[in-house]
Amino acid sequence: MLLIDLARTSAAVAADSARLAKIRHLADLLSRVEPHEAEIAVAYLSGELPQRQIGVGYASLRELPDPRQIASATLTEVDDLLSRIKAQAGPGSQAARKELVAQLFRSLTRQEQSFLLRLLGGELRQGALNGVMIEAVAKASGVPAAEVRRALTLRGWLPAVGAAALVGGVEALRSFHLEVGRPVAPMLAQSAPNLPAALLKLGGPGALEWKLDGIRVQTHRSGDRVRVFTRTLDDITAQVPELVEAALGLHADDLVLDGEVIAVRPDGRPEPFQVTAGRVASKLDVERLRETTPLRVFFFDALRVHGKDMLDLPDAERHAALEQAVPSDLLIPRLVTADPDEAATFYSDALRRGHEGIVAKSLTTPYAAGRRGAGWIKVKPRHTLDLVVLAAEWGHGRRQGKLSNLHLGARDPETGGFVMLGKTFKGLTDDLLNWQTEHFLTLATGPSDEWVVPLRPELVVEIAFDGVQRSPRYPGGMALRFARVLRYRPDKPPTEADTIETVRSLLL
DNA sequence: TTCCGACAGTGGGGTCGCAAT
DNA sequence: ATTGCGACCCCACTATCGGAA
Repeated sequence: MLLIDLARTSAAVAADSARLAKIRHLADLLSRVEPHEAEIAVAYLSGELPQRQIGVGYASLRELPDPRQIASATLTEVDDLLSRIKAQAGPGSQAARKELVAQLFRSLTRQEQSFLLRLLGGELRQGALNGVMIEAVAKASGVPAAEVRRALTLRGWLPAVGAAALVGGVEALRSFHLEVGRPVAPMLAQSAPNLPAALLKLGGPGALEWKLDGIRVQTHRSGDRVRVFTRTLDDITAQVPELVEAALGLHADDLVLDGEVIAVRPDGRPEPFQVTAGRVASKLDVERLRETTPLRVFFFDALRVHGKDMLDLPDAERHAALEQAVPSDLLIPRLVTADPDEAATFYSDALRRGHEGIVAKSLTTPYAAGRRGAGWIKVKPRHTLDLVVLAAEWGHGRRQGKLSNLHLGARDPETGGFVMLGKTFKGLTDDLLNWQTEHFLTLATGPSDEWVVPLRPELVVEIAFDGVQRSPRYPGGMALRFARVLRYRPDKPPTEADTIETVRSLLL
């Protein structure tokens, strides 16, 4: 099959807003693909590469060679070149990758170049990724979508699952099982604004667990072999020896557990997320790091214990098996209660000990791998500040032509100026985007055709955020975590905006 | 007919490792 | 030594479609 066929399909998918039409376009192409190119086609049209990453991003695609006129590149040819690009390493590798990228793009027409540029840049922008592709694979292969979904949660990689369905049908999908050593898509949580709302959403008796601000870890053990995977199914076994040892210390030797690792201080309190993330990301001299920045693991779910798969069992049964297999000092604190007061006490205790919040869990839901199911509801405290908009950036994609990303500043009473604390583009409705684009242009103090438009610091905006963290990037040495817009405060003059001291008092 | 779950899109801050400067 | 880049960790929120109620 030719790359141009995929590029045309992608354009058709982007042109139709209806999901069912997108599915039709994708299924139509998939039903024509040769078996040996099925995985490539599923990957490209869902925004993935069979190689996963190849070390090429938008920055290395800034200048491209002229396109050719006649399309002739096959999927196999493109895939081979991407593999060669990925294989480059060591001194001279950047130049070698650049030359191979140029060679690849020289062989493509304008439409193919545009498609591959978006694919490699990680922004396909055709309104279809995994979710739509699952349906398209089902349609093209004549297999129920539920079978595709089930196989995907167990395999975690749609190109492989899609190719299996297209080539081998439902029998091929049935051969996917929970396999120790191969990660499963982790279950995700929905969120609620506060504890009563979370309990209401749960609808019945539930369990509360601490929510730790660390790294999600799916731990597999078969005999004396242990593998640890992150939320995106990357293998971090080598970076977390404490966890490997903890898993080997358990008496069950055929298991898959879900949990969180955090770096802890000598007094047992959690380190800030930045410290945990740095520790887990670091691959050099792990033995030294574990002395200076030790990790602790807290398990909260069991997908398999003593060789028995538990994904489909209710939470309460999985947790009972977890308690059997894991000593209490490796378990996340948990309270089963229907009493709102007890729940509130548990929540405030978790916060007092420095944790991020709690997760409320239904006792009856199965482990919904890969889904953001209503069985888990997270609750975190929310802070707000009134800040001043210092500048705005032009948006991309569906926000093209709109001033989107806000630069936020707190008042500095010493100088009478403002100190930037970060940016946000979240929480804006389309109406608000339109209004702010128009209004900001009247406040601009610089050219409005630059990417960043500086503004007179006159508009106050109420911002919600999760916390203040240390920042090497901003002048105040602090930045807001997960900042989002709540509302504009045209009634409030910038002289009454919150001060940098107020922000500093929130930095732990 | 209305409601709501799932999905895609738009990006945020931080850290590490690696190659190039 | 410093810088640029890619990859990955954490993530919130809105708009939209289409099946469920």
